[in-house]
Amino acid sequence: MLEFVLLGMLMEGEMSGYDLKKTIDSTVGHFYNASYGSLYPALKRLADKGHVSMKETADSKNRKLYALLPEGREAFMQWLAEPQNSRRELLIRVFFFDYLEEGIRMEHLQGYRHAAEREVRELDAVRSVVESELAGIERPEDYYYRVSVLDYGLMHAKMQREWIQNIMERKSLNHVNPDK
Amino acid sequence: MLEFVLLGMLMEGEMSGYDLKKTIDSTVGHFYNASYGSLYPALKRLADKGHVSMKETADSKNRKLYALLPEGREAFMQWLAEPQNSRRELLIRVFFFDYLEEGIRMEHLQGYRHAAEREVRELDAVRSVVESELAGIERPEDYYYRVSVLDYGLMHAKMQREWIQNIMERKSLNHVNPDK
DNA sequence: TTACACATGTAAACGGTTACATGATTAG
DNA sequence: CTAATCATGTAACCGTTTACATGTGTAA
Repeated sequence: MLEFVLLGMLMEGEMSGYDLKKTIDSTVGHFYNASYGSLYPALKRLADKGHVSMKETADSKNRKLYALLPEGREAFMQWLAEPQNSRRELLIRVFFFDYLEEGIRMEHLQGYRHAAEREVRELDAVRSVVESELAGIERPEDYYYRVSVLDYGLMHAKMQREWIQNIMERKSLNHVNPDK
Repeated sequence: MLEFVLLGMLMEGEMSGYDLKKTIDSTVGHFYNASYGSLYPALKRLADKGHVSMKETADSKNRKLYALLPEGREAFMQWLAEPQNSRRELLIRVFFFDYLEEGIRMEHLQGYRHAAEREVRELDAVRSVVESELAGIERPEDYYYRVSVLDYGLMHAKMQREWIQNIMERKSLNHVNPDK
C-alpha cells in the first residue's frame, strides 16, 4: 500500500523522503498515515526493485531525491487499474484517479456505487430488525448507544453513496467550473 | 484494543471464543475485525492477567466459556471512562457507552462534537484555499479526483458532527420511544 | 545561541493476518 | 454420508509504530 502511495506521489515529480512524508500528510493524511520508520525502508525497497531512482543532492544537506522510473510508473498504473482490494484502499485509489483512464475509472466507480447501495440496503434491513427487536424488550433505552453506532454505519453508507453519485455526476467540477 | 472489546462483549455474560468472534462480527464487525489468530491469544492473555475466568464445558465439545471477573470489569470500565485515544476507537467506545456513567458520557460526547466541529471548519478552510488555487491554474479538471477526496473528508466530518448532535439530542431514542 | 524545521535512518516491539492443523457436532 | 458449522489453537509472516540516534540549515 505505502509503496503505491509513494509511487503515486512521485508521479508529480522527484522528491525526497522528507518531502514525500509532508506531501502524504497534507493530502491523504486525514485517512492515511506514513511514519518515517515505514517510509524510508519502503523507498529503499522501491529503489532495490528498480521502481524509483535515488540521486544524492550536492546542496550540502544529506538529501536524497527519488524519482519514478518507467518500471515504477507501470507498477503504479497497473495497481491503480486493479479493482479495489480492501475498504481502506478506496480513498487512496480515488485520490489517484486523475491518472486513470476514463473507461476503467467509470467501471470502478460503478462498482463502488453498487457496493455502497448494497450496504445501505443491508444496514437498512438490519436497522429494521433491530427496531422491532427493541420494541419487544423491557428497557430499550439500555441499548441506545449500540443502536446509535448502527445509525452511524447507515449514515456513513448513505454519505458514501451520495459522494460517489456526486463524483459520477461531476458535481464537484461544477464547483470548479461553474459555467458548464 | 481487542482485549477491551472482548471484555466489553463479556459484560453481557459468559461466552466462548467462537461466540465472541461471532458477536464481534455481527455488532461492530462493520468497522472492527477480529481474527481467531488474534482473538484466542488475547483471551489467553486476559485469563493470565486474571481479567476473565476460563471454564471448560462438559457438553463433550472442547468448548471453553470465558466470563468476566471483577478485575476485568474494572479494567474495562476504566478504559471506557478514559478520553478517546485514537480515531479508530471512537465507534468502539460509543458502542459500549450504555455502560458508562451519564456525566462522563456527556463530557466525552461534547469533546467529540467539538472535535468534529473543528474538523469541519478546518476542512472548509482547506477546501476554500484549494478552490482559489484551482481557479488560478491551467487545467483544474486534472485535479478533480484529488478534490473529490477532499470533499469526502468534508462530507464525512459533517456527517460525524450531525451524528454526534443526533445522539446528544436523543434523536435515535425518539425512534425507539416515539412518545417522548 | 537556541530553538525549530529539515533530513535520514535503524531496531525493537506491537498488533495483526494468513495459513495451517485438528477434531466434534449437526442437519440434510 | 457428507457438507456445513462449531470449536480451538499455533506459527510464520507482515506492515507499522515508537523510540532512538544523528546531523544540518535557518531564523529569532
